[in-house]
Amino acid sequence: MAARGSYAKGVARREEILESALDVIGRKGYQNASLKEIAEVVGVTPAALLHYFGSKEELFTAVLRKRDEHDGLEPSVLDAQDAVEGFLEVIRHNTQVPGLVALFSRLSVDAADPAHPAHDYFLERSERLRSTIAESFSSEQQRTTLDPDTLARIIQAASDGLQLQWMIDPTVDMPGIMAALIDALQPAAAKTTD
Amino acid sequence: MAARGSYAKGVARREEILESALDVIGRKGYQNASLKEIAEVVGVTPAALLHYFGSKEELFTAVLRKRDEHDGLEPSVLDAQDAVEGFLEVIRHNTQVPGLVALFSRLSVDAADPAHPAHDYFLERSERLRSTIAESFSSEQQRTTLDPDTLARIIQAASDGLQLQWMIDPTVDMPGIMAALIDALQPAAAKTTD
DNA sequence: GTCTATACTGGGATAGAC
DNA sequence: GTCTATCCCAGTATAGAC
Repeated sequence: MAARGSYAKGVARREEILESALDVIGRKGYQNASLKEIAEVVGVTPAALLHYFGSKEELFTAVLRKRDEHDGLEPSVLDAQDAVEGFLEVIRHNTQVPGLVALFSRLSVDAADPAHPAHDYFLERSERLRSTIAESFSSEQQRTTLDPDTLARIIQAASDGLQLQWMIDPTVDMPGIMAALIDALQPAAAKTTD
Repeated sequence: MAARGSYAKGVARREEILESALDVIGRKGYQNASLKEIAEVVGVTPAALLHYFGSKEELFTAVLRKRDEHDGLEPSVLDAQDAVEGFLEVIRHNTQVPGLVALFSRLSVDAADPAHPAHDYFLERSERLRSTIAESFSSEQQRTTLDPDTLARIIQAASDGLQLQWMIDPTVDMPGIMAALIDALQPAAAKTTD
């Protein structure tokens, strides 16, 4: 049903646009990443971008989706022997890509509007993330007084909130503070390998 | 040095603009709150707004500053018998003013740019807030394994992050989850009135 | 000091030519 | 299917009227 001759070029262009968008965001920050500038990197006009993605917001939503694919949270968290360590690894990695963190935070706010193209994306992603957290963490530490969903919401909230603090003051130690929180949430025993 | 006759009108206008900005943000959301629309509510031209505030971003920063004055965090937290209860009360109150929460969150992100007029505002406000938290909470619960500053950063992060979750899904119980977090962070004893 | 009129820039989006 | 030409609206800077 797909992949008829002329589709190939379009698919390639699409990828190229997403890469370029990421590039520009990384260099100039999200706020100054205009369609014009991204289009220049690709070598086309702004309208060409809107031909593939309906709007600027949809384009940036696609960037986030792509990020979730190739360096996504879920795999890292799940594949790691230690779920907590995998989660911290993701946070450490985010330190290296400030542009993406800014994009993510910005869209988190804008997507509050149900009409925003990223609204559903955030709803679904958050729920997936939280159920992953709830499963992973509860198996490690049964002793917490918090029910799994509340625990998951807290971890997610702290993680998102720390990103805000870190963006304004990059000296903030995101991984360290998250580790301290998780540690503090484990009342008694640490690791019983039983 | 101030308050010569003709100042009165200007001061009043300034207040009027801030009120109108809040009004428009509340009704149309932050993203769609244009200078034009705010100006129309006041009954002037957009240029008039820029006469009082240098730019749109400065105007919105002023809105936040005004909020901090008359329904600010610090007094509530400090005056309350129970510091934790005062803090939760503020969060409960925020549930009633979604426009302000959206504005705050949006500027939190935009202010990451050191050139943004709200950059210093957030740096200072955050530090003040955290030292308040650090003092209040440590006096109540000495037993936590967390040092006061880390504890304060966590509380602040969780609070900000919960707002993001709540904006996308208003059924999220911000006060309840924050209470659960604070409770979980108190390992053993609850309140020793000693 | 307060403000309108006006014009300029740059953004995202649309219609329609290739 | 691709992109140029165009449009509209945002925020802003300036000049000068009250």
